[in-house]
Amino acid sequence: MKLKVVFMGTPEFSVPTLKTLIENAEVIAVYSQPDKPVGRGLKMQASPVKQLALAHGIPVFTPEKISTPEETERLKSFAPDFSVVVAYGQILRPAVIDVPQYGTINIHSSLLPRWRGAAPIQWSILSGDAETGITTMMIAPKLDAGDILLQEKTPISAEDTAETVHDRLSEMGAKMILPTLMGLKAGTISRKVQDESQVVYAHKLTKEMENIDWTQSSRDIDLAVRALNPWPGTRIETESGLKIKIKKGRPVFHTPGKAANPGELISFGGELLIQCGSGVYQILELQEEGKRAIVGQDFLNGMQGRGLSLPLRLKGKA
RNA sequence: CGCGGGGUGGAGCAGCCUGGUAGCUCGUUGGGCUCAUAACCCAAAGGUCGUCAGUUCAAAUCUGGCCCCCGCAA
Repeated sequence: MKLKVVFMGTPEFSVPTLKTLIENAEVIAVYSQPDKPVGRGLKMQASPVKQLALAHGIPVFTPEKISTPEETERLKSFAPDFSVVVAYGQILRPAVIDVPQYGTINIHSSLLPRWRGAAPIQWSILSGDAETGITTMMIAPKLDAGDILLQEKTPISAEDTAETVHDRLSEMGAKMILPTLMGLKAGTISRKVQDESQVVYAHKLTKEMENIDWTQSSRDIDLAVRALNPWPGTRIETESGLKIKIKKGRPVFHTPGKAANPGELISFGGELLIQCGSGVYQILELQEEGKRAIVGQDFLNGMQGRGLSLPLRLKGKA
C-alpha cells in the first residue's frame, strides 16, 4: 500500500523531492504559491512545483494563505498519511500541521539547529562553514524548530557557490524523503530535540547585500561572492559608472608589483584584480549590465577599444 | 503593452549622433630575436557589419518590421 502524501513546495529546490514522491508514493494533492508575474514582460508563470504536478495530473492548490479554516478542511478531506513540506514559502498553523495521520515533515537545507530560517545555504557559505547538509524534521509551529529525524552532510568546497550547494542539497533531500517517511511510519527513527543553545538564524538575503565592502579581506570577499551567487549577486561599480557583476573569482596571494589602494580595479600579468583591504581578489568571470558573462581577460581586451584604462576606482559600499 | 542595454573577422570592444578608405586589444598562421618563454619585434590570413525591406549617387552609420542575447524589476 502506497503512502498517501500531500506535497507542499514552490521553487526548483522542491522539484526532485516531488519527483521521488510521485514515483514512489501516492501524491494526492500539491500545494504551491500562487502564480506570479515573472521575467521580462512580467508574464504570469506557475511555480516549478506546480508545473511538475500539473504535468502528472495531480490536483494543485495555490491558496494565498493555507492556514484558513476552509483550506484546513480541504486538506483533511484528502486524509493524508503525511504532508511533506519543501520550501513552500508559507508558515503552517498547528491545525494544518496536525492533519496528516503520521505528521507533517519538512526538508531543511542545513544541519539544524544551525541555520534555521530562510537562507541557510547562503549563510553557511558566507560564514565559511566547512560542511552543510540536509535535515528532515517534524514541523513544529515555531519556524524550523521541530524534532530532527535524519541528517546528511556534504562538504563545502572552495569552488562551491550557493547555486552548486543548492543543487546538491536539493538532490540529497529527495533521496532522504523516503527513508524518513518509511522510518517514521515503522517507528524506527528516533526524534531528536534540537539543542537550542546551538541555534543560529539565517535571515533572508537582501538586494543590498550585493554591494561588497572592499575593505574586507579577499577571503571574506571570496565567501561573499560564492554565497551570493546567483542571487543577489555581487556587484561592483566604478566611479566612471561601469556596473559589473562578479560571477566568479578567487582570492590570490601574490602582490601586484605596484601597491594599489583598496577598492581599485587593477590588472597584473593579464589578470583582472581588485585590491582589497587585505589581499587581492582575482575576477575570473564577470558580467556588465546588459551584456553577457565574459572572462576577465576578455574584459581587459575590450577596455582597449573603449579607451578605458586601469586602475579604475570602485565606488564605496552604498 | 513594466524599464533599459546589445548583436561589427575566432574572443572582447570602438566606429553609428555629424552617411562616403573596417579601427583597437587579444587569439591564429608565418618569420625574427633569445639559453628559453605565457615575453619582445616584424608580417599575414580572417568581416555579405543579426536579418528583411525602405530612403539615398552612396548605409555598419538614417527609417520601419522580424529574429536572437542580456541587465533592472518581479
